[in-house]
Amino acid sequence: MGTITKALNLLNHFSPNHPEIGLTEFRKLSGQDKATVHRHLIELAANGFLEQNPVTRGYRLGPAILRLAAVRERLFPARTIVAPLVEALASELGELVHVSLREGNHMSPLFHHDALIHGTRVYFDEAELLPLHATASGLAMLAFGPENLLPDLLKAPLPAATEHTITDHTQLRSTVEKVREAGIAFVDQGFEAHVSSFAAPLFGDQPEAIGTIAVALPTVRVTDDMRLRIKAALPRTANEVTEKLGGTVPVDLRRIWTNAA
Amino acid sequence: MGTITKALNLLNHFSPNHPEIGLTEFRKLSGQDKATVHRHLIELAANGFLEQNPVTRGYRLGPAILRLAAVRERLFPARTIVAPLVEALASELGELVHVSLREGNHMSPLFHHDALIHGTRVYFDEAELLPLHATASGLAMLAFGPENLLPDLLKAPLPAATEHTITDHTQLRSTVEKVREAGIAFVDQGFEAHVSSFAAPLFGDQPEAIGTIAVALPTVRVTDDMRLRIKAALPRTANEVTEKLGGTVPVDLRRIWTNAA
DNA sequence: CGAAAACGGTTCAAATAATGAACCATCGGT
DNA sequence: ACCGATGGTTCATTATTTGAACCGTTTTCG
Repeated sequence: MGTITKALNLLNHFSPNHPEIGLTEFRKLSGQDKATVHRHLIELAANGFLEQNPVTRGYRLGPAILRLAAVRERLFPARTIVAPLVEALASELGELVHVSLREGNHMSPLFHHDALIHGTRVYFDEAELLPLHATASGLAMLAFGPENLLPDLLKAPLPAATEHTITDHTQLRSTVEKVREAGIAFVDQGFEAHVSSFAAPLFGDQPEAIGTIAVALPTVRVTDDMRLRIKAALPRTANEVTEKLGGTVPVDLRRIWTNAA
Repeated sequence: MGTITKALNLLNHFSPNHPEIGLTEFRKLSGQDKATVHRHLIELAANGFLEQNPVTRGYRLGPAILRLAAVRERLFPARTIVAPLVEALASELGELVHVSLREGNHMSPLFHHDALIHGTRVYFDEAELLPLHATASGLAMLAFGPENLLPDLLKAPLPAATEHTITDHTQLRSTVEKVREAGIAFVDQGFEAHVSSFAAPLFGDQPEAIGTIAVALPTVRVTDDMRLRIKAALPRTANEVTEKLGGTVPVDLRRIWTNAA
């Protein structure tokens, strides 16, 4: 692992619940030496990726990130485009919907919305990277994303997030194959206990998926009726999002989606 | 300059006009060896800070930035809070208004809005870092920001952006002193020819400025009347922004602002 | 109240990772 | 088929990163 990766990984420890992190805590979280962590923090701060709270001496995300995000969003206004469609689907289904983009061997949340009509709700952390093999989003990406994604992922052992997580290589391969045939991914408590999720791929101008749209809901609410509603709504919305992003759904997948409907 | 800084600086070459950059161009822009640049690009991409266009092989900003920006914005929703106030001031004055945060020895644009009511308009690039000594925003930060900011800046020679840029150390010191007394900064064509700007500081819970709000307009439109309108409106809005951000304007500056009004 | 643990930060020899000149591959234009 | 330009790779050399030990403050707790 290079120095750059080590430094950037420090940034991944931030989350909405944990917006400020001190030196010692960083040392624990990253497992690196204190001096190393400190120099990395200093350098990240010097570039505006972090800033230090002068009172607590803790570090938090800095303004450079917002500046770059504005550039990225202007180039490719995914968040802006996706937001209303996600909100509409969340309201229609009454459940949490999120859109995520692939970031290496993980899915990176871009936007999410929870209809909040039920007493129990799914916890979703926009800062947390989702593993490919344990989530519906991930399976959809493995099935319709870059060809070498699955082989690359299988080079390392698959960590189990829950006791339902698929960790067997052969089983993962066949599950991904099923997702390819179905045009939609389903995972039952693979990432968090009592949570199930469904996902469909999103495309840019290339015929390989760049992201996914997913519904996550408590397993107890996955009724036959809900299953049907999701299977109808998710491909429809995925197609809509793809088109609004200026992308194209590959013809064979489009055929699967229309036949299923 | 450490490896991390070199890598992060690559990201600063992106702008709305220049959203995708190839290897050779990066080499020219950064002045580093091709192999070095390439390894840095690969590592940034592996962490989701960049992604590669598979067709052109060019690099563009990646999804990790959006993910982190969402965390930062949730922690400190500056953009969201600031936007309506900037828009209101821009409409009131009929000119371009921007809010910027300090990022090391530069100001980093957070949000800007142009009223667009005039035929000529100021060009403003949200991705471009503003030098402290050449812009009104920068002077306001030097005057009301961290104490050691001005001494630190004076350790290096001051580059001239235009022929009006202050490059003399003594002159900069006295100019900053005047800004402290006036409570507001004014720069005439210090950064771009034919553009003048006014700026006032913004505060968090500490009594040192964290950002600035500024008006930038063609020098020809800086009439006595406009000057008065800006001098009244800018401190008022700066105070409002600071309060909405949960910060406090130091009492001595508040006195200057109210006396001037 | 005082000792001690915890935390942020720094130092410098040792070790590892970054560097860059040269090289290779591929593409588009002529 | 050639040439130039671009993206990408290699490997010995070099320079930067590394981390155990150390220091000064602040906070905790008996």
